[in-house]
Amino acid sequence: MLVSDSKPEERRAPRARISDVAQALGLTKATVSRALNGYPDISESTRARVRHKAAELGYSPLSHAQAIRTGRARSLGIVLQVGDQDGQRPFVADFLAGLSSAASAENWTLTVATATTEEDMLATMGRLIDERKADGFVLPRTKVADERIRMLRRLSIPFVLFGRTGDPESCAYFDILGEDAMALAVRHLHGLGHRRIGYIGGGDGFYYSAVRSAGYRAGIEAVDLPFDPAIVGGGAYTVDAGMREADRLLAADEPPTAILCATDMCALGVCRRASALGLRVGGDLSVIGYDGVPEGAWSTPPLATFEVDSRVAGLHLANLLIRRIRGENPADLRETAHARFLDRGSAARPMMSSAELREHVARATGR
Amino acid sequence: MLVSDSKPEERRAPRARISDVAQALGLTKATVSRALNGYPDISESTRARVRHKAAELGYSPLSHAQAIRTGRARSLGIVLQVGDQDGQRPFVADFLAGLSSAASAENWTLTVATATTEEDMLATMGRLIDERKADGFVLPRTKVADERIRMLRRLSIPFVLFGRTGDPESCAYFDILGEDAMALAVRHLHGLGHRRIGYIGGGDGFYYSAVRSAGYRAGIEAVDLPFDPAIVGGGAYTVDAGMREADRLLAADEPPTAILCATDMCALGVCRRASALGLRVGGDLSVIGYDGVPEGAWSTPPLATFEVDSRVAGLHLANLLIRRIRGENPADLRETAHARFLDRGSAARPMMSSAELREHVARATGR
DNA sequence: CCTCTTGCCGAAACCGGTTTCGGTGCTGAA
DNA sequence: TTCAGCACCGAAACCGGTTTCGGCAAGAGG
Repeated sequence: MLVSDSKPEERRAPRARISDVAQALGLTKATVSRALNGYPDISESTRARVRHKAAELGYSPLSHAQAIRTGRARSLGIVLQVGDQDGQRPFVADFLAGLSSAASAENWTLTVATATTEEDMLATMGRLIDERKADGFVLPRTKVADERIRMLRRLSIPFVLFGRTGDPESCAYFDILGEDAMALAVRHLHGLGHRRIGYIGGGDGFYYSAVRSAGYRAGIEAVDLPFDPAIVGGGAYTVDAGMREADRLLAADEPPTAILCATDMCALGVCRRASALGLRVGGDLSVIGYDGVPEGAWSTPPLATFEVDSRVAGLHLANLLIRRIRGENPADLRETAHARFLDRGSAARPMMSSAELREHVARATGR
Repeated sequence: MLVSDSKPEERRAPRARISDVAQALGLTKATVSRALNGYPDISESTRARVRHKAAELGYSPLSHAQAIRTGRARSLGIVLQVGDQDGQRPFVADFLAGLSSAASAENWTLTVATATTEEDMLATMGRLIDERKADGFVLPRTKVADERIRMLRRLSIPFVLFGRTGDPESCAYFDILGEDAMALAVRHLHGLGHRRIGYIGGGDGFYYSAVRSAGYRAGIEAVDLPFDPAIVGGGAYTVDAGMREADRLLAADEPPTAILCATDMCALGVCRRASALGLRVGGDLSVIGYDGVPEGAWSTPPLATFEVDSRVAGLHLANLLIRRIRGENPADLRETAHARFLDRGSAARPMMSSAELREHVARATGR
């Protein structure tokens, strides 16, 4: 059953095993194991000797061998949702880089799987748990009511959220404060002179949608503008949906001179539709998105947006998850950060009043 | 040392172990193991009974437990290079999806790590090998002379290339035939009426650069155009480099009316520079790229390019690698596919002659 | 001086598999 | 009839760790 097409002369030095360390010190492997794992019934002097010798021999325990007894493989799990049209994909590499480098630093590894549907995701996670391939999970794209959280809670498997959720009980998380970004965006547009600022929300059910929407609302109130449902849309995280919602908002009696979007893909759809209607984006209509997708830098004009540092997010999440797996209290494992505003051409002073805009749109749509 | 914040009433059913299967059949676990692993000294009838009972109990071996004896963990390794400005990142998610789903189908898993430099990558792979976290590797972005291949060969660790390499001896691979794409692009441009077709190559040392460059050359010869070094550039896989090379090619005595690029990022740089010079891309100057990056769809006009199906590539590579690890001959594990041409606005009939173009550029650059 | 802790470590079982070795029972040839 | 040979399976060692249990010696307390 063994494949052996190796040239015999080329053989790497065999790994040091725990018994090698034990023998070199005249101890038993039991003592070495306990010394390295911080058991209290080992004297500090022997512990130091063991540590030193282990380093000298380049010994580190084989995670499989540990896992067979402990059930833990020093591995972080993540299941990526793929196949749907959300703008999160470009960041996956950076995100994984963050996770991976933080994991490597602690001598952990990263086990990655993908799923297309929610059931698929649950099944895949179940498989990884069952096979003990992952000791805990990073959960991106959290929902207000998230089945993954329910499942992991039930099985008491550690996890950490990239985002927040409706019932944060027992949840560790790292999140970017999208509410602050949206509020800042409203203030920015207001500062530019906009008085009709519309909003288009993101995917239904996702927690980020709820917070960004709340941030818009808080921003509107902060600058003393009325909240008008006629210029507020939602459920749009694709270009097509953005175009559709743009049509709806621009058809309002008092259309917005600026539209804030919960996602860049939606914002790009708004830009495209506005251009098609003969509106100059970043003049007749201002648009701000969120995510910092690379496409935004190539649309005309470039899209103002909020950039998220996915690598840093991955770093934080991996560290949080490792600490969670080691038993720390989830309430102590919560961190947040801010997105960085990229002030680009699509957001500028209004060059049309809402009334003029309405006229223009009416003419352009032939109504 | 054990964390136990689990509610005791919620306990998942324990996994079936090999001894459960053995006991249920009145056999020893040795027999069960050999039966499931295809040893010849087990009668077909017993083998069938074992298989059936294993399925009934939902038994499958724990890969760690196997790994401790066999050294193999049923895990595919991949180390992604991050941090440099290449346009491959958007596809990472799809690529991983392909790898992951093919691996899952065989009950394998995917261990992902990242590295920033080449030494970092070699060290990371070494760590994964040493820790037996990966039984083999997928190597993307292969170079003509690839250190990773040298290392894995020396250690006789199985691997499979996404791409090809200078010395394919003992290499299994999957690759997209970039040479065919480039040749097709030349023919396409020639068919549109272009007679001065320039070319800008990709990153030095990468094998894809060599094949795409050869494809351009073959295409040029096929349509009976002269190869002119004055309108051929190279080493450009970023926007900035694309802009720089565009300047150089357009400053030629007989500038190209169409520029073919080995990468989309380079092509986008060419487009940007051309626009800055007052040239209408997809009219005064045609541009074709390669990769199918999402940014291309948002530039003005949208970039004609070749799309690569990363998910399918991942599927093939995972299957090839698994077969390689199982001992199949690398020479039998070589597959190729074609990129799909996306005919978009940046490539069109020439609206200026080379001479006119030269005049225009001279005026625009003030020379 | 004797017992009782306490600190520290060794012996051995254990985790869940794989693999070596040896021993049946049966068949076929001498 | 006997014995070699083969097909098939059990017993036990093994992989590289962790954990339980118990034992020894030194120090504390009476």
